[in-house]
Amino acid sequence: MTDLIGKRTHYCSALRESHIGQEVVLMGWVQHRRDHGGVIFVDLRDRAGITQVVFNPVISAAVHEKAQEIRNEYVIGVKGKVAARLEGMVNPNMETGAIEILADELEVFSRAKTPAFQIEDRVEASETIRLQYRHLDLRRPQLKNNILARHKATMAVRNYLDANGFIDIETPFLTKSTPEGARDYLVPSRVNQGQFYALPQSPQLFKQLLMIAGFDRYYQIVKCFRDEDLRADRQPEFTQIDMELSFVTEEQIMEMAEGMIRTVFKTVLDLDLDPSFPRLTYDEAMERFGLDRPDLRFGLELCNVSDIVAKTGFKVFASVVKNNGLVKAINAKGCASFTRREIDELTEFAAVYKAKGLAWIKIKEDQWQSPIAKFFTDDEKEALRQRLDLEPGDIVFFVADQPKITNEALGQLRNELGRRLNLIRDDEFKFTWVTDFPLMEYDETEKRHQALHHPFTCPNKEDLDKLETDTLNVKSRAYDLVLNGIEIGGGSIRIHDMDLQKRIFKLLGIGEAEANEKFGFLLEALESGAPPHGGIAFGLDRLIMLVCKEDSIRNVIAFPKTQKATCLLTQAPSEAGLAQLQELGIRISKISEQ
RNA sequence: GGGGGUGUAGUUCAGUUGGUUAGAACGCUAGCCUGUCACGCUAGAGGCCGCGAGUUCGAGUCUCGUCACUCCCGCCA
Repeated sequence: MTDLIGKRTHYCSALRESHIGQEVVLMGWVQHRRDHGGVIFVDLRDRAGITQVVFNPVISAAVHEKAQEIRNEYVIGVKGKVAARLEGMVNPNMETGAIEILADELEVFSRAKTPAFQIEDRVEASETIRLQYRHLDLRRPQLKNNILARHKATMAVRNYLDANGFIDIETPFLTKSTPEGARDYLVPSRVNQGQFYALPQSPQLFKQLLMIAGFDRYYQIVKCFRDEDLRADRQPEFTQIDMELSFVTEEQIMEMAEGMIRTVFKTVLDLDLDPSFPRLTYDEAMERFGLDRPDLRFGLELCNVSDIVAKTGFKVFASVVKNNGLVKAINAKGCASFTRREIDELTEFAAVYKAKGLAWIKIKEDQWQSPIAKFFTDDEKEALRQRLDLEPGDIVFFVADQPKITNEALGQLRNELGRRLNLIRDDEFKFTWVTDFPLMEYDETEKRHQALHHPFTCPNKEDLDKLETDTLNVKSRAYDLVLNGIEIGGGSIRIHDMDLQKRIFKLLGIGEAEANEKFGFLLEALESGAPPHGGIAFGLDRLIMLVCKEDSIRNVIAFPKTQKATCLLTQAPSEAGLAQLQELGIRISKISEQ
């Protein structure tokens, strides 16, 4: 009798009072069944929304009888007339709450066992269960909406970049290992036994080659792979919006990227962002916020007090300054009421970032309450009062250590204070560019220079002379885009001159032989007519995470992995069969426990 | 590699100083109910207390180990 397949007329979000009287066919999953004995209500759900279906024996006794067997998550098709809800029965909480479908046909396409958890936002199943039944989890409005937002965002990106002359070009996944940076995922080669491809950490070199090939503007929304330990905002495979342009300045690249981000927010959230994102140099970001990814949604800026305490009686501070360290402070306005316990918690927090201690002073009406106040002279106190704008009711925190530790610990403490004091509005989006990064830093453990960005980043023109002589003070033409304290994108002008590229390799301790072996193809290309070029890559997952106000990228990825990089749905990774291993010429040696 | 948190019914959780029969809510099953929309009422089923050792007369509870999930440090241009 019933054969509804292929006859769907609407999604479950579509029907309104204007459709009353129309005959419609809906398909979907049973969100909920309410059996009143005489009449049965079913909330029918599809990707778009929910519509109430009524099975009334007055309309069709047979269909009402058939509806008895319906259970949650059954997949059904329903034909019927759109009707107005009865007087006083309108549900204002539903998009389609003014109408209902009076079913005169019902087809059960699939029965379903009771789901492991209920398909509702208010039911919080553990992440283990959710990942194990991801197909069910994805039915929940929260995840479904995140995935739909992600689609809208990538479409906005594609349209924007296409309109601006960018060409979508695919680059290989089976490629060559590049030693700089993260650990590679390796793929064994069957036809070349003992040899391995690496999955790309980013299409960096390929997009540079595409510029040299003359494509001028390239983009790709592309998976990248890094075999490193995971975090809430890090997955072993993640997606980048990757782009590269020829014959442009960093200004033009940043402008282009800003336009793209603005389009994404307009498309997904209907939000108009500030006309121009603020700029901070790396040095300024470190000075004021302690981190190269400052959260600009609140104040609490860091303040350098090294000069004031250089000769103080508090030996910890004085000796740090003497040893080229840094003493910085944050004035938490009006927080002198912090308890001993809260201060201890903050001290513990700072210790995570290697701060050896967290000094503090509570500013009272008549005195400074603090374990260290007694060491300061009146002049020092007055200087601190002015520098930090100290007023009664304030508490000020100090970290004294080598610059790297002072900045990191106090910068993280600033974020923690922002959270604790509820200074962060979660509907705000505060962007900032960070520019003028150092080109290189010194790796103490490996005793050599390392590229802060990557080895293909162009140094600032005016610093070229001191490349070898004053390496650590050379700035680069790199830029990061930071949103609410999270790095969402980064890029640079690249080196298009082979001689300069060779100089950089040399500084990084990459010998000529090694450079030729690993990057020979790039050097060769640089000799073949390389245009000046640069680009940027955005972490799509992180961007969508922020757009969707999630705190884990797992909630914006359809099938994410656990912290141990496993997939609870498919049980990947798993052991390979002997025959497969033999074909690959691989033997597994398990290290036995002692 | 290291530190913290969690693990008890299908799900989310409670579980007293170690004590005899491990509870609640939601979900599920059955029955009743013609206007619900977190429907209602009645009854019922459902437990390897993550796993393994140990201490003890006795362990969900204490100890050790282990596994899984998670947050963080290291790591991640």
